[in-house]
Amino acid sequence: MGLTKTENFTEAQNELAKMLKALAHPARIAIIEHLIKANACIGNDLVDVLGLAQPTTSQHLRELKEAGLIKGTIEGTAMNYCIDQVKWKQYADTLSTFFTTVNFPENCC
Amino acid sequence: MGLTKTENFTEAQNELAKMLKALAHPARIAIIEHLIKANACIGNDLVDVLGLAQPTTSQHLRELKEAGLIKGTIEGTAMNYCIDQVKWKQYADTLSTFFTTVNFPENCC
DNA sequence: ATACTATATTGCAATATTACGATTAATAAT
DNA sequence: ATTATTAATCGTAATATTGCAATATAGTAT
Repeated sequence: MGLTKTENFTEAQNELAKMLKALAHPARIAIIEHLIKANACIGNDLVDVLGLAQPTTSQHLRELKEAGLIKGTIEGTAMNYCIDQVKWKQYADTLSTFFTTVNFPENCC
Repeated sequence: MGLTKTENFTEAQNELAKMLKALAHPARIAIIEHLIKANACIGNDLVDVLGLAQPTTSQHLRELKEAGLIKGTIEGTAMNYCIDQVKWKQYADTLSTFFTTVNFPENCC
């Protein structure tokens, strides 16, 4: 089917899955890492950095934008993308919480 | 194409993307959360918890197992799944590093 | 107005993912 | 031995994702 049964799960579970999915591609990781290094970045640099075609790059940027992780401001004819600090911290918090609220039992396999 | 160009990216980027992908589905989040709450778990509980068919549940469990996040021991005719503590901490570390090594510039959009 | 540059969108092909019914394998119970 | 019970695997249908060529859009410069 290829279609996730979101109605079976809680809002929080769907939300977290969506967050992880937004980053679950090496190109999108590479974009984020490049933005971190560069402080800011016009989109066309990325085409070279990623080694993907321009439309593909644009598509990955859109997914990150839709996830709220990055935001872009128009700079003449170029685009100025950078990480959305607020959303980024929100991601960090949510994931940190998810990974640290585990109580490992002694008597387990 | 549907085929990721992994050769364009670093080992670390591909690895991180794969980690995130393993958890990027609400059913797999739900499985992990249930394992955390229950301490341990036989697989058939999960079919009810998730509301998905038994083969679908089994498939998600396999993906988590392949990612190394959970491990299962045979318990008679049932399966005893639990979180792999070592791998879990490794995930937590890697993600924490990724999210905290960001230096936000002042002069950005 | 025309040409140039940078990014977005569209359309499409190939592969991946999600889900389930049917079947299989392996142990447990009668 | 036969019959449950539990979980894995196979096969398949439907949808999603990835990637690119072609095109569109929008601003810049001449």
